[in-house]
Amino acid sequence: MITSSATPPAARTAAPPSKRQAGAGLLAAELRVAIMRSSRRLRAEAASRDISPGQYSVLAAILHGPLTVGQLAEREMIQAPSMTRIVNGLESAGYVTRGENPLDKRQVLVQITEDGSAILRKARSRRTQWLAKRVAALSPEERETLREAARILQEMSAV
Amino acid sequence: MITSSATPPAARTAAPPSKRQAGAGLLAAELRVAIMRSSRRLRAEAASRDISPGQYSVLAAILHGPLTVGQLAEREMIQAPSMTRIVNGLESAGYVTRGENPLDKRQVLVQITEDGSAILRKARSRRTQWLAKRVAALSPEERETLREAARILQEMSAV
DNA sequence: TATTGTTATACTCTATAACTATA
DNA sequence: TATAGTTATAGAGTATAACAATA
Repeated sequence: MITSSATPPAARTAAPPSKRQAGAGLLAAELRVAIMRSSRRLRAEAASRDISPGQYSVLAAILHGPLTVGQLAEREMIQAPSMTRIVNGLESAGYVTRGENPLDKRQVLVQITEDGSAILRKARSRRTQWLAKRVAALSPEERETLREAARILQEMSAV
Repeated sequence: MITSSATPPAARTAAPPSKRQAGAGLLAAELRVAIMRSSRRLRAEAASRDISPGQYSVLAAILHGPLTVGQLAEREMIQAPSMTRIVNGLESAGYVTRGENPLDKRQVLVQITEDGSAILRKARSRRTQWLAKRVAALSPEERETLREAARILQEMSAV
């Protein structure tokens, strides 16, 4: 891996915009690979037979209160028909119920059930398990680095 | 997947060495959210009309030398027929060529073309662009944290 | 007339099973 | 017989378009 920050980017063009910019570009490339690879691994390790990734996201979203189909679709960045499909699956499994909004009868409020909460907790602990094992094997300094990195990444993704 | 974005601030300061295991579990949960959210954002921002994610991976894999269909399938963790499909798409677009292995005529060596290299470079810079902009806006300390975190994540995913 | 959600239909990417051509 | 790759077919998960109910 090319991680040595001491090495000047001589291989690049003779007049880079600035040393800071070039370093940021290199870091971005490394970081992208690290994030995409980790996410792929996490997704694979977390694979659950209980619920699909899409169903998981929906349950997590409505854990602290019901949302409409439209709100869920927007949140998951998918179209309404796709969300209807996901909700159908969750409803027939007994993990959510459809309710009416008395103030606007066009809307459908998707609410989590007790079974839904239980399956979410189960899936969540499974998803974290693989990572927790590896995190526990790190040094305290490495853990602190990851803790800080998690915060930075959250802020970057939120923008 | 949208857990409470309001991470309890108390949890960060109240992580004494005595609760090392519990801290690792909490960190794992935070880290998972950060990684999955970042990867989703990266995927969305990098979306290219030129080539699909699967095609991108294949081009990147054979950039420094041809590989067989079987090797590519194993590398991408998909079945051979799926890889045949991806290679078909790349071949008809002129981004790869199929070659024979003289030592074993059953095998098909997938080799990248000049056009394939060009489209890969283009897609790669696009994929990094969004992240590079945000990385450039960070402080030098934050960048160093991410650099170190990228290294740790790579090692964790490699195991 | 506009909006919310559903149904109908199609596309993409994946898988398994059966086939071919080599080994 | 076994292996590498392809073809045939099916199953998720997504999308757009058309529709019903409500605002």
